[in-house]
Amino acid sequence: MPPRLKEIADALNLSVTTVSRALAGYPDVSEKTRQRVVQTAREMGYVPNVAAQHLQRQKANAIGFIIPTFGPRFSDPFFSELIAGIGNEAGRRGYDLLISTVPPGPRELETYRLQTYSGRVDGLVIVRTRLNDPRIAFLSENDFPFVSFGSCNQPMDFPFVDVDGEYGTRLAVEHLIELGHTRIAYLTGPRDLSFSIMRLRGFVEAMERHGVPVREEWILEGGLTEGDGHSLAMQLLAMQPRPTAVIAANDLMAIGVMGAVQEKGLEVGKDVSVIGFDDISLAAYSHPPLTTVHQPIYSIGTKVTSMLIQILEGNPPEEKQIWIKPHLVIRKSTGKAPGNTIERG
Amino acid sequence: MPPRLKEIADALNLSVTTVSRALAGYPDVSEKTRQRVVQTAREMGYVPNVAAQHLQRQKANAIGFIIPTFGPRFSDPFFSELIAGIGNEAGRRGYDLLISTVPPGPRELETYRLQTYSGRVDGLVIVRTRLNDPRIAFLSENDFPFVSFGSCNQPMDFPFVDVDGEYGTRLAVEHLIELGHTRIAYLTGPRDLSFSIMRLRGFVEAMERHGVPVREEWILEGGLTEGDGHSLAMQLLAMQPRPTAVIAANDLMAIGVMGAVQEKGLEVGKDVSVIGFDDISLAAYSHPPLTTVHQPIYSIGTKVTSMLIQILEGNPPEEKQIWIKPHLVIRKSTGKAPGNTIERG
DNA sequence: TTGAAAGCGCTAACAA
DNA sequence: TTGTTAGCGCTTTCAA
Repeated sequence: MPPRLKEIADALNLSVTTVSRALAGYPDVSEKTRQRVVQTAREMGYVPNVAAQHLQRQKANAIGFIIPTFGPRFSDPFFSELIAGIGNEAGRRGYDLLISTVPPGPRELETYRLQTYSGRVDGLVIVRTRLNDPRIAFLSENDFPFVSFGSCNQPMDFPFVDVDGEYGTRLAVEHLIELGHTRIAYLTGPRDLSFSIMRLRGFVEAMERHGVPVREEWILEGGLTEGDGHSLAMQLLAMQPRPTAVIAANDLMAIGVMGAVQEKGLEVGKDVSVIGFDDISLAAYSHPPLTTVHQPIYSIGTKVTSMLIQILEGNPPEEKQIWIKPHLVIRKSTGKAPGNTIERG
Repeated sequence: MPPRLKEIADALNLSVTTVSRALAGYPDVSEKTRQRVVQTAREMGYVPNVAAQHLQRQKANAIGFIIPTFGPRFSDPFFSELIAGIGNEAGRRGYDLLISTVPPGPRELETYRLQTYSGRVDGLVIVRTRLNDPRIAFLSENDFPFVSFGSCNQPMDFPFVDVDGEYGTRLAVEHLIELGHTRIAYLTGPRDLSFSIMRLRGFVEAMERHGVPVREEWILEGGLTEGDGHSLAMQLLAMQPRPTAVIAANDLMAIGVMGAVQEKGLEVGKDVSVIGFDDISLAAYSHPPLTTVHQPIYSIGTKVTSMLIQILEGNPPEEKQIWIKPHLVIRKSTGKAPGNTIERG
């Protein structure tokens, strides 16, 4: 057991008050006393009891991040990178990071209510915002500090960092059009997620702007996993005619698409071009390496966190709503549209 | 602001004590009072202040997980799945999960010291154990509850869950030998990590047992990332003669290896067979799908967590050291050894 | 420059 | 069955 303030005080024949102030660096402690206290505290291995500080200061010195887990197999490199960003920035600034997991649904708000009302955390980072996000409504109404990765449709003026998915997807479409593709399919994520809709809108608008017809039957929805990408691509490839290019809402789905294309005996980047979104580190090492829209996941994590902490410490950032322009990373999964359009299998 | 016990007590003309006991379900409260209290608490939206509970009970009701981050690009599906397992189990049992990040190195123990002495968490989950792990020594000496994913060389009798990596790697070797391979390379992870050494030992022993020569120059060490797998494979492929099969210490490296093989114009599963370890969900969707040693990451996360919580609650599990037998999942990245051994570039 | 005392919100021993 | 009281370890008035 580490020593408490009282023990340091006793050892030095001082009061707890003085020790506390000396350690906090208050100026109303004599330099000599301060040094003795600091010295002894170090020697005795003093570490403050956070629960007591927390209760007294009415501040947890912690932020929370609630992961929207879906299935038990939650194997998403996107999240590990985001957590690393959030965790490192929080740690750097002396905050703890509390992780909870709750699937979107009826029990979700209860989790948010507990997290906020219990005083466990001073602020929250939220992700995967939805078009009408009850979490944002709840937190805003209760004036609970939060920053989100992802904007939302509601007119509320909350702080967020978001990536311009419309623009990113447009880059993807235009890249394909330049390569001569006109039969382009799109695999969207769940339609209640803001970023899904934004990317999908970017797809439709870019197609229309370039006069390329959008076929409804080539827009399929899935759950952002490799498995979904794979099975949706199987559906696409069975169609007559079939698309010569597929844009997926994220890299994981795109990887699933590539697998399906190859299973069908087709060549990615030649028979079918594939583009993802995220640029997880695996994208560079898939086969073929995946052309994808890059978003800086790690630094979004640090950015969101530092914005939140700034708010918590009373100096809110000047820019409260930050839009990041993604860029396209062209690798080998995209290539010229096949001239010959004879359908196979 | 949610109400405090005092406000509920005032509203009902009861003492704080009675309200507290009623809510805690103590039997020495009349049924009628209990109901009134519970009812009013719900109506007023009462949520206990965890800092006060924490201070009073001397228990944080939280467990900590310290992620060994290496670089900023910490994009590892293994960890997101493990965190999901830990987080879900902790949440299910009413514990918070606190995540910290610290790279292995000089500052590491200080982080552990702060986490333990500050009372933030009641116990820790640790991973990536090392042969002589200072963290385990520190926690054991201080009698701080922890469970690790990974055993270690030290004779200490601490609780852990581990996967028999020696056995797993043997399965990989034997699979390759059955396919006729004799020129097998091995890419190991950092040699201070227990699991790296265990898997490497499994490789060497299995090779020797089957009378297949182990070449030192074909055992290369890397940092468990795709990038390392890729560059090490490039070195291997430049050798004369070169191996016909590569076993990597984890899936991420194996994926990097496959990329390198393909860049060289060789075919994975034909010219060069590749085996990984972990069976992250991507392994099934890589191209070709990766033959790998499966370990149940998610359920290891839940297992480790439930063991820890059992210890915290005073009923330690009977089995304190759990070994899991992994199994080989054969996909398409392995195939018969090429009959023809003419070397290329 | 230092110390005494109160209180953050809760639980628990003890008394009534 | 309920209430009084003390105290978890810290910070912060206020007084000396």
